[in-house]
Amino acid sequence: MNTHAWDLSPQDAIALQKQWADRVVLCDEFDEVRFVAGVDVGFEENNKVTRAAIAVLSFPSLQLVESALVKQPTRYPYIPGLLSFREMPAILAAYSTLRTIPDLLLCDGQGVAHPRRLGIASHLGVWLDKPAIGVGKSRLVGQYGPVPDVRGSWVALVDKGEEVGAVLRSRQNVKPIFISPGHKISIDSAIKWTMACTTRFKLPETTRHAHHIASNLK
DNA sequence: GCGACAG
DNA sequence: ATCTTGTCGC
Repeated sequence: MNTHAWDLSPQDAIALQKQWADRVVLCDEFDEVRFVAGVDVGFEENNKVTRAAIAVLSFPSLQLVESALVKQPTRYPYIPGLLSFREMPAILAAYSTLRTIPDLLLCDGQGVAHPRRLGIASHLGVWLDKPAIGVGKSRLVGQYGPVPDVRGSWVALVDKGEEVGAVLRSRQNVKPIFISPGHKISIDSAIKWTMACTTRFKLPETTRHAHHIASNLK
């Protein structure tokens, strides 16, 4: 069988996460944002095939300007806390085909709201040295209180006494989403930029486009 | 040992 | 993530 740089034992993967977590930058390190990208991954054939999609949108108009889709064999199982080892190879392959380089990434999943502070948004952000935000539909770690049912309101997500992100009401009457910095962005800015990419739906337009592309539908 | 657990 | 139609509510 062929080996792969991403084929790490869970133990080694965890060790790598602990080391890379130190490289995550939690303050804003970017200027003008002209393009924002949504990253999403889907599976088919009973998880045998991984589909990674990236949608690049103009900002602030949020119009789709470019999209990428890559399919490749799945080679790592889903293990909570090790998601990036399963999805990043395909994501990087898709990213490498882009002609329009985005200034900010919004990834499905968590950023530093992760057991070892290196969720997929952080891993990807550090790898690409690009500002990134983790946008999750559910919680991996952290505690939080009631989120006011008013669009834009949010409460802190705290893990082990550390503020790692926010639970954001991106839309009224809908379950909130879990925002956390991936890389080169603060929690406050992550919330701000996520809202700036969100129109009338629960998820940011970036994520919605990427999800649509990664989906098999047409 | 038991329960939790992104996609 | 994925299997899947209609249906209830703002």
